[in-house]
Amino acid sequence: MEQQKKITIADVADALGVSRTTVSRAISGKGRIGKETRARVMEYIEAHDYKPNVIAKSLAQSKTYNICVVMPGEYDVIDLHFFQECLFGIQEIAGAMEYDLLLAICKNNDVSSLDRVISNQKVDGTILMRTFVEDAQVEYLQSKKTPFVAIGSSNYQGVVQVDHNHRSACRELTSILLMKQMKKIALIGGDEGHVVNQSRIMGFREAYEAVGAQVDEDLLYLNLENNVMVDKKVDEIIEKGADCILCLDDAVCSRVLRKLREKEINVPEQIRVASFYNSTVLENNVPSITSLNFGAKEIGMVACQTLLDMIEGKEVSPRTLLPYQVVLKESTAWNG
Amino acid sequence: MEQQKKITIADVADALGVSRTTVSRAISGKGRIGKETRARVMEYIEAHDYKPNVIAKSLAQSKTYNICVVMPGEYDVIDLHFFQECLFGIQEIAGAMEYDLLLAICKNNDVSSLDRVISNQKVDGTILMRTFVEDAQVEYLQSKKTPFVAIGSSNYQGVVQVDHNHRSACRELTSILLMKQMKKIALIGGDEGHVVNQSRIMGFREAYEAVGAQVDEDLLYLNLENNVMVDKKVDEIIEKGADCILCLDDAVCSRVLRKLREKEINVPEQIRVASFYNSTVLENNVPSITSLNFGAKEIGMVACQTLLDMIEGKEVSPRTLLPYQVVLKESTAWNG
DNA sequence: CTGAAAGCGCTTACAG
DNA sequence: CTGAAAGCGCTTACAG
Repeated sequence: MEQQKKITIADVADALGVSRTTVSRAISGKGRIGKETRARVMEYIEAHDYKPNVIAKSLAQSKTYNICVVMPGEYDVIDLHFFQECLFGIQEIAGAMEYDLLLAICKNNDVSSLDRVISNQKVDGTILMRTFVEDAQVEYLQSKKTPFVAIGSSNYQGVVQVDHNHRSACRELTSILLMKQMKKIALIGGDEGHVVNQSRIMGFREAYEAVGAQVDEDLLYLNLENNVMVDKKVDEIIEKGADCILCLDDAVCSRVLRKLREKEINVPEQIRVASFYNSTVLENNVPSITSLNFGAKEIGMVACQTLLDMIEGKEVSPRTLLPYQVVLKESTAWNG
Repeated sequence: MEQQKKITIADVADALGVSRTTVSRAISGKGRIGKETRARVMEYIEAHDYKPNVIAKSLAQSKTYNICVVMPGEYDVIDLHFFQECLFGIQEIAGAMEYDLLLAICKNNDVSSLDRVISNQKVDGTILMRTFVEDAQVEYLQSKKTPFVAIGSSNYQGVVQVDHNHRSACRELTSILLMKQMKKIALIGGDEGHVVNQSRIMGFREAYEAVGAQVDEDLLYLNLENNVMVDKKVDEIIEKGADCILCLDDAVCSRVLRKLREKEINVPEQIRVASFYNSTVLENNVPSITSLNFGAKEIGMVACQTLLDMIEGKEVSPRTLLPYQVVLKESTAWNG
């Protein structure tokens, strides 16, 4: 496999009888340059398909035109589709600005993959696709003083973040359920260590406060680590006679629905179900599931734009909250 | 955000009173160098946390230490989990060899994102995570004479490829169904344009040939473009009295199961169901679904290793086929 | 075994 | 408006 010999800035300068400086300026648009000269250069470049060597440019400018995207490295990631769409959003904006995406994978707060990328100075900035309460990635990036933005909320000082307004969304969904006269709502879900789960739980509690009601702490099933736990808790929830199961996320929701089907308990006739998220996991479910709607691609786009602004030294808002929709479907139809 | 001033090779050379050449050699291990000198350099480097600037190294060596991974860009990608695991496999091998991953997204054979990366010479090679019968990516990469390997099979000449043995796997699964005395097996699925689907269909047909039976062409439902089509075809399949539905992939299978549930047709009592793939999509299904088992992470690792070998000029085998397992579950339990 | 020097392909003060 | 020259931080023949 022989690569075709690439033409360099010197080649085009020679061919046109101008200096490399001039060619460089014609391309970058920086510095004074004659209209006509510029036109000649551009024409030649076009005709001969000259592309500046980005590596050389990087070295000269100490800029890579790469950004690092940190993906979760667990296999059982709750909503892969979210990360995918989000990645597409990031890529769309990055691509438009001639930036490329370098991937780092962060599993259980292990930053070694991220460290390689950053220490090797391969990127101009980083996007974290997920945050933790105790966040090794954030701590690492802050110690390196390299620009980054987090998708999702972070409790750390000075982290530029863009998130969906999970708290409001969950508050609103919960309020609606309460308004629909559900009396015993069980909340079920996984790791409270995820900041997003904290926000969701907060919204859930606020909805109760707003109507002056008490959350039944006995119906809170959090930090469930696996499907077996979920199954067991569903049994308990049914025994306690809850009239609605609210799921912190769709992985849990999917399992809950499976368990209910196994127990031959009908939704929504015998119990209502809703989820604080809407992934494709539940897409084909019968009945359709009441949930929230967030734009994953949109959040990626906003995060990327924010990072690029930071890289270019612009002011950015420290926290951006994106809107949501509450989508009521069959699973919470109340006929009580 | 001020980056910490990075220490360069010149700094360590000065500090140690040696030349930059020597330092470079100590690090790379290339060229003769005194043991003791080398030790001194390494010690200093360690102590002062010196990391060579990869960009400069790239420029000097015309090598980037990046590889490009091309992901599918459709939102309704059949098995996201496959691509994720596969990506993890690639990353694991790449990381171990100090390579990073640059992402390109290829939607409907649009190679513009890939073109940016390649034209800008940002990578040393490329991994295609998916192939097509008419493959713009392959054509593009071949025209650029840049090393690449395809995950999945390709009909193009000279494409280095690593794939699971879908054909054998599907042949075997089909054989077993035939042995289990299923007489009317319907095959349902999407785009025949995917090479993988062609292999699957081929395996399916071979199983029939092996027992001297005829494929019932009336029971082949291919190129279904959306869920509505799938639903309609399931109706037809039932009317025709098929005793088993074999799905080309899990997206289709998931929809088929949904439709059967809606029609209140029990699996496996009234009809058997199996899939030519096993994604997490079907994980929670009741009954559990007979399907094939492929190692997604493994294929990523092998593909990456193959590419790295190519980059380093080693001979690689033009086609690697990875093994599979047939996993029989409840959905094909035969009690006829 | 070690070093001075040229080179990778750009950018960017500085001078004109 | 344009160019000569230095510089980005490495590597690598070549010479010693």
